[in-house]
Amino acid sequence: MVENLPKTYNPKDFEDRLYKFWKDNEYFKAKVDRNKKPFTIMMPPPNVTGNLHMGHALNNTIQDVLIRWMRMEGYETLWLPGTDHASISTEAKVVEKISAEGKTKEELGREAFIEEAWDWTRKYGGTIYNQLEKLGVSCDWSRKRFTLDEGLSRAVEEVFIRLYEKGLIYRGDRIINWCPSCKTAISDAEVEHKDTLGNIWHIRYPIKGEDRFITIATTRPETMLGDLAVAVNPEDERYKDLIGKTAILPLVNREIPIIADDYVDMEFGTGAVKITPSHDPNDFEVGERHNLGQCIIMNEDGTINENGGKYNGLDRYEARKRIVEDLEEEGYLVEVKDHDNSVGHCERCKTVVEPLISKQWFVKMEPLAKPALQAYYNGELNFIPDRFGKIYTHWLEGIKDWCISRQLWWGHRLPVYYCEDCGETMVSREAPEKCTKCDSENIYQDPDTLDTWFSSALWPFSTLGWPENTEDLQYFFPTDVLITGYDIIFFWVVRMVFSSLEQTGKVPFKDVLLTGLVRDALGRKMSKSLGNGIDPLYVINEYGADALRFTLVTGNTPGNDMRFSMERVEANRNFANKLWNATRFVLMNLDEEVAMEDIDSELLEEEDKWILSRINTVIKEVTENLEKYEIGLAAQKIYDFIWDEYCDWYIEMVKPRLYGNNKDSKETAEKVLIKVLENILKLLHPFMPFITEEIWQHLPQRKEALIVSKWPVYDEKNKDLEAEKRMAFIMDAIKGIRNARQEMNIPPSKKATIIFVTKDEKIKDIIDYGKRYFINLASGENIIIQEDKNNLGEDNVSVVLDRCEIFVPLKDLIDFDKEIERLEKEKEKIEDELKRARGKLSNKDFVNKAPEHIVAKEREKLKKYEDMMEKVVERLASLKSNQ
RNA sequence: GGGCGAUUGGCUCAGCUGGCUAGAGCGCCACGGUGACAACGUGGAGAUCAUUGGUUCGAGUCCAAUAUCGCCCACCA
Repeated sequence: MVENLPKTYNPKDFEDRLYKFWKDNEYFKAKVDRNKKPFTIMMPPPNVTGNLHMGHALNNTIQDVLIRWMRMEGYETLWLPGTDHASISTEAKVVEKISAEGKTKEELGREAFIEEAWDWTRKYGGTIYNQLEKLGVSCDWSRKRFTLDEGLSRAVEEVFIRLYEKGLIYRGDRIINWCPSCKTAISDAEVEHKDTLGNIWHIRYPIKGEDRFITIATTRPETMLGDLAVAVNPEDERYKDLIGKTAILPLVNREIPIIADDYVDMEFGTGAVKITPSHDPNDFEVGERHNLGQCIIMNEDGTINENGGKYNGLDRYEARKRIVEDLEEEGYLVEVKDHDNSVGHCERCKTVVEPLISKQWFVKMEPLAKPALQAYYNGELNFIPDRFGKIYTHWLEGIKDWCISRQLWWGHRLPVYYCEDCGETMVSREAPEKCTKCDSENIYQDPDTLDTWFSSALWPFSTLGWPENTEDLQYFFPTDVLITGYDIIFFWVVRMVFSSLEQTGKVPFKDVLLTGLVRDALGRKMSKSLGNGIDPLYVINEYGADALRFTLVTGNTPGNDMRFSMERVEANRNFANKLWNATRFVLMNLDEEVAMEDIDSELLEEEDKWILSRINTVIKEVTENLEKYEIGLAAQKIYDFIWDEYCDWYIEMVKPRLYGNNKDSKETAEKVLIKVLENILKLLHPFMPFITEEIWQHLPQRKEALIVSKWPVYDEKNKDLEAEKRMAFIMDAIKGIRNARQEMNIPPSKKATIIFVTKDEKIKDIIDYGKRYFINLASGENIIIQEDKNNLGEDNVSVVLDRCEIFVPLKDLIDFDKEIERLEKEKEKIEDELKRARGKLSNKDFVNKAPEHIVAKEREKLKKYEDMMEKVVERLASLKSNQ
């Protein structure tokens, strides 16, 4: 006996301790080591003030699985953690805080506000790191980064300037999405479209100097205040004579031209469209084509401005209401219809966004998108699952310029300066002393900051020291795989790819492994408002990090949403407990000295050869699964192996040897037990790092930590198909006997003779060899092998196997009707199989066209079932005749 | 309007390049306090793999269509 483990698995006893142990020993720390191959993952940076939710837990677990596995494979692994400043969301939180103190952002002033935001960041910024540690993430904390760090900020500035100098960043008046609540422009990607049942209003505009009207249709009547034309299709017979005439804008009494433009769809609405160039992207284009000019009617908070005449100061929806009322009153409203409309909402605050013209900074996307598309088509960039590649390319193909300026204070300020006097724009690393054009010293910096995603787009290389050509950058970049949710492909993945290609010439990662959403047990999205979110920390506290991790990693496939239920966590906790107790069993039967000795292959028993062959196969399969990112499958295989094969079969088979007094046999069993256990721990470690390390530390003479031990390697010479076959027979026989006995309600305590009837020499050998299996696992009293059924009598339960029949004499305990019924059922099953096999084999096409080994397998099956059938029929006849 | 995903025992899901006698966990039924584990063991019941066609020697797996649910994209006022 080696060392005591506590009787039940209690993760709280060791998880924190082990995490500290790993950290203190710097196992997570990556070093540039030219003798090793690097393996790099950049952790998607959570919001700096955020809390760990199930989504984080899921993708960080997957990352940790891969990192731990590759570390054991001998790679120099870097998993770089960090956080994102999340400008819009952090700013909103800080605004909320100071408004609770009765102050506005403006009152506070920019500098003081940013100081507040830093305070906030310092206060809440560490939380998520601590939470991640609880999960067991083995990332290199010494390299943690924050998007507002000096280095990363420099990278942001550098990229901005380079893109500007290349003409890929420009400033211009465009229709952008304006969030009246966040009071900033947002990019197209940040707009969520929701189908909403609204109205469409038909409004007639009088024609100047005539007693006629032209009727337009609109879903946003308030924007009419900014109308600068009415457009019709040039081919539209209904309106041909109106083209070139002038309409009078009701309520406003502005004279606006009636123009012809292909954009107008004759089929839709009335075929006449009001044109509001400042408040609609299509109208904007029409306006450009017809030189209509601009008329902005809205303030940044969504109220109508002074251009709205008497509606000045009203909120946009209040204005809509009044305008409709007024139109109706004055007889301009023709009709109101229900109308399904796709309405854009601010992704962050859910406010309806207002398209409006604004002077903003943009990244020209087309030249950047092309290489990013190419990378995918070339195969330099892969998505797992691949279907997301289509989403990626589709988005890039239709991409529009990226609005990157935000009217926020928390973030990277644009390195752009303007001359107050001549209006010159200067983009530079340092604030210019004076205007490069007119020498004026009246210079001010652009007040805007950059879209948060502008800095996260640089994450794979800015975190490694770019634009400096650091050692880290040379060694660890490009990274290997990105693990993230499919919901941020547009925001982040795409932008990292094109930014990296543009700045470094390299694709930032080879593979993108997409995770789905973690939903609640009912399939609903976990959300704050529903209150149905399950806190990963609660789960860890109740069941341990390993159980949580295992739950997240199994039972679903990449890119698919998963339902999270506590029942599954509990099941996985039970699995951990199972392993825990199996270990206790092994350790309490282990002699420390013996455990250190090599296995003498001459002394291996059948079950030893079998389990060694099996673990060998499992090593191969698990490794292959991991290589293909089939993480759930890999985990499942280890689970099954541990529970079914190692615990339920191997340990049970080996017990008599451990309790017996054959020294060689006993010691061999110990050695095999420990050897297989070691491999199990290694294979399971990436998934359940804590329990496996804890157990490992209890094994005899463990010099190194499991976390840095060597990943097991498949070894062809351990493969033993013969042993596997023989054990398969033994197990089938045991299962058959158990089944027959239980169906007959024979208590397990009732031991009985087991008689094997077979003429097959190989089978005789293995039964003879393995008597103890049957005695121990099939309630056997003594084992008899014979070639015929003489002297058997009828007081038996029987089991029909391939080339073997088993009889268990149980005088007075047999219910013959029941036994017949049981065998009839068995016969039916065999009949079905026979029918199937015969059907296949009588099909000439099958025999000729199917691969040889498939046909051979089918023939074997047929033979087996024929043999079994013969026996069942015979046995049934015999039973019936004796009734 | 386009695109994608899901549909497998009561529930939640696996099933990778077609060969499967369709698996697991939970739940259910029966038995079991045996010297790792009742967070357990043993046995069992329970599935025409959504429907319909097609390809193939062979389809849960590939193709097409349909249905239901879900998601994403899209400037039609």
